[in-house]
Amino acid sequence: MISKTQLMSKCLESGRSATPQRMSIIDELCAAKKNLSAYDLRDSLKDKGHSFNISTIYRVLDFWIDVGVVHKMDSSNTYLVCNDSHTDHFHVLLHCTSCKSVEESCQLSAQLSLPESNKFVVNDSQAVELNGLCKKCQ
Amino acid sequence: MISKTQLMSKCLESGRSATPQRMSIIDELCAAKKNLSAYDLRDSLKDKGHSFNISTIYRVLDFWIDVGVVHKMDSSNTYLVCNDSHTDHFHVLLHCTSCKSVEESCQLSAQLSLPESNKFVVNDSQAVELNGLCKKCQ
DNA sequence: GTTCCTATTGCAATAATATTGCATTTACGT
DNA sequence: ACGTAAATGCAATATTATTGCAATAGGAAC
Repeated sequence: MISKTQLMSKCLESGRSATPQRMSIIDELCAAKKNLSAYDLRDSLKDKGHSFNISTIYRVLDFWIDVGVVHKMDSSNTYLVCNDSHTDHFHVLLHCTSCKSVEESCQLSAQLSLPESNKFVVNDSQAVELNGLCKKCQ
Repeated sequence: MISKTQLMSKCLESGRSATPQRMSIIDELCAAKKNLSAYDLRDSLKDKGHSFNISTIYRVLDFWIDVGVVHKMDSSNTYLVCNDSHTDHFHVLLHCTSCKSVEESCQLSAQLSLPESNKFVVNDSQAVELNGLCKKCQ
């Protein structure tokens, strides 16, 4: 689990500020320990007395993605705190199509052979989503 | 490029019919030679005199995904005809974040090492999306 | 080729997800 | 404290997708 200090330094490194909104929103997502949609995140923050406009939620999530702390799961439009620092390998996100949970596979780096890599340059901080069934749901 | 005959037999195999709507929609997507959103597809069909309700477009696309002929690109909410038959390897879709084009990398099978494969069972017909820059846009 | 049953489609409302432009407020270096 | 750029709030709107139900079409059995 990423610490508040680590989050702060990520902000510093990127030359942008650790605003209350940014900290509350990432705290909530960390606490959730699972992937949440932007609207879910807004609702659970509201329940705890923090009302943010949906555009703020989206902008803050984009910020954390930028900074390398959050992944967006495109297949489910949800957001997930990355529990491993973004390195030079692909992250693999195992998305259970039954219970909808997502597990980030840290130990597992995705070894994609790219023989045509000269033709296509892959962006950094890629995460690859695999759909399937988790142990519980099999 | 997949032939009309091949499309028909895919329908037969799945025990479902090759209706005019299904054939027009897949024809249009084949002709486009690129990924299109559901609404784009509806609009270009409309220009050619075929008006389909958006729900029909979505249902027909889901049908072709089911049958294994179309991939959905989650990162851009677009649909793409699969030019390789779905086999036992992962397909890799190279998505250019600059020009938005998607190239399906047939020769390239994604060799994902899954040491924990006993814990997670990956679905068939997976396609893995990689974002980056195509040769032209580099 | 009629009948019957099921699959498919049309329709239009609505849900879910995301972005926008602009006004206001906040952060933070000086 | 002050000034400026960054961040946020607001609310309208855009984009993407699903729904329930009625109408229609496909195709097997006769």
